[in-house]
Amino acid sequence: MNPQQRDGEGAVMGSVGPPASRRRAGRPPRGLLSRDLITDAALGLIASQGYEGLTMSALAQRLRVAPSALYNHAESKQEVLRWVEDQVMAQVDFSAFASAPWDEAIRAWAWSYRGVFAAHSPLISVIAVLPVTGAPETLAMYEAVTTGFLDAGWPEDRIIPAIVALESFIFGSAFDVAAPENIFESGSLGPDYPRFTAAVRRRDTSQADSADAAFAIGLEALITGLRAQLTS
Amino acid sequence: MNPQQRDGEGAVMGSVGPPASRRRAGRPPRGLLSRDLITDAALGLIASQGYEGLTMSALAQRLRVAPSALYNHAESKQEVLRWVEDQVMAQVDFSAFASAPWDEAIRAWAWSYRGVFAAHSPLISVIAVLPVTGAPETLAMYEAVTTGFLDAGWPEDRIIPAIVALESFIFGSAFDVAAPENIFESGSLGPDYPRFTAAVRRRDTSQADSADAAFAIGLEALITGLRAQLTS
DNA sequence: GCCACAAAATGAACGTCATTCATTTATTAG
DNA sequence: CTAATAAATGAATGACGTTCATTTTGTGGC
Repeated sequence: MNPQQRDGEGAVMGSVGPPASRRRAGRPPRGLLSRDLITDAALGLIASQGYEGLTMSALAQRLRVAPSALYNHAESKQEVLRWVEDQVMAQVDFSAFASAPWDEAIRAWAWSYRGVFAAHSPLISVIAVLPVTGAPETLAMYEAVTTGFLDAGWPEDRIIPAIVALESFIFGSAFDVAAPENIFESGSLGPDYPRFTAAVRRRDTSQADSADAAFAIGLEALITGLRAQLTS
Repeated sequence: MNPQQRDGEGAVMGSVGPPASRRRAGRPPRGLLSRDLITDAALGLIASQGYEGLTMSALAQRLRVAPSALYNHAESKQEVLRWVEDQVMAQVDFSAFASAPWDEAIRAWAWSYRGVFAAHSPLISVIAVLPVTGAPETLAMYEAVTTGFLDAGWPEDRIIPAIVALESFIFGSAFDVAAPENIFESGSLGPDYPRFTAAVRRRDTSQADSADAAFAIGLEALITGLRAQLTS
């Protein structure tokens, strides 16, 4: 799978191009690794191979380095994942809160948020439980969202629970994106559950993707339901 | 940790109590394993050690069997997990749909559902994407929920998206239960995000658990929002 | 009742993965 | 200049899921 980097022993001196000689042990003249380089390589690996492909060995190989070298910069794979998380969070677009009205901003933010984490669902279970301390991109997002709520006249004590509720729905929906379209096909057991089976068959097919349909419905319900709670 | 089962070689015949002799190779007179026994042992292991403790070795040890013996009954650890999943699903209480009005039934079901999966959050990412085919407990739940929607006058084509939206919210909220209370503490970065920090400090503390508060708010919003969509 | 075959156990591997450690080399601080 | 530190290699480790050869026992067909 990686036929490059054949052992250079016995090669004639002065060969053209990258000699691909094995680096000998010891500190190299210029550092080969850094937090940013590792994070970028991890994101590249995830993009091309998915999260199963993100191993310390693969990461090292992509950086042309021995796996153990990574541990001079990261304490563990967990730490690399935390770096990735903040970068992923930075991809969420919350710009609408600066200009659009509350409901439109929520809509734009939520769709973007769900889209980003649908492509990074293995992060959800970690990020949902991870303190925001030291995650500036994440904090920037929360600050913008909070500002949007305040501008819309929300009382301070109700904002965080509302954001948490929205996020919970977004995270749960992000999983759904990866689910197969036939996830509700009951198969041979169908006749035992006739009403459910019928409902699945008659499911609204006006949207191309059924996960999108459910997200749209739930998000609109949350928006109107949350707004209704304001005036009470 | 397990000082029992000392090698019985050379022990005097007729020793009292469980001799704890090592089982020799070969098919035993009566089968030691079955799908149900394995599933129960897995659930017990999860209850006492959590999901990190659920390894094939630990499972085998609990069943007093060699790890490889498990593979005569399960194709993989994944399959064991699927058995566990259906059992966990069976713990969700959906009885309210048989009697209570729609909104009350949704409330009771959703709180139960969230509680069950808060204790089994590692299953969420799997179950959210798993086809229901061959999971009778899961199908029974969906049938009851669908019936509740039908009885409340919902049109068939809107039921599945509504259920998916509710489930997404429930799954996302289940993660939240395990989150530390101080997850939003911004630490030294706080002054850079003043509005968010203030909102976190003023967050409603009338509920004992802040995850419960967010779940209550989101669930009520979804219920009223979904009902509002019905009359349109 | 015998016999071939399937089923179910053991125990010894294997491959992958994260991680640790001794060693080597280069940079940097005093 | 020299001691300390940083950053690389490569070998080793231990956990884990899984496979396989082997052994023993139950079972169905004659």
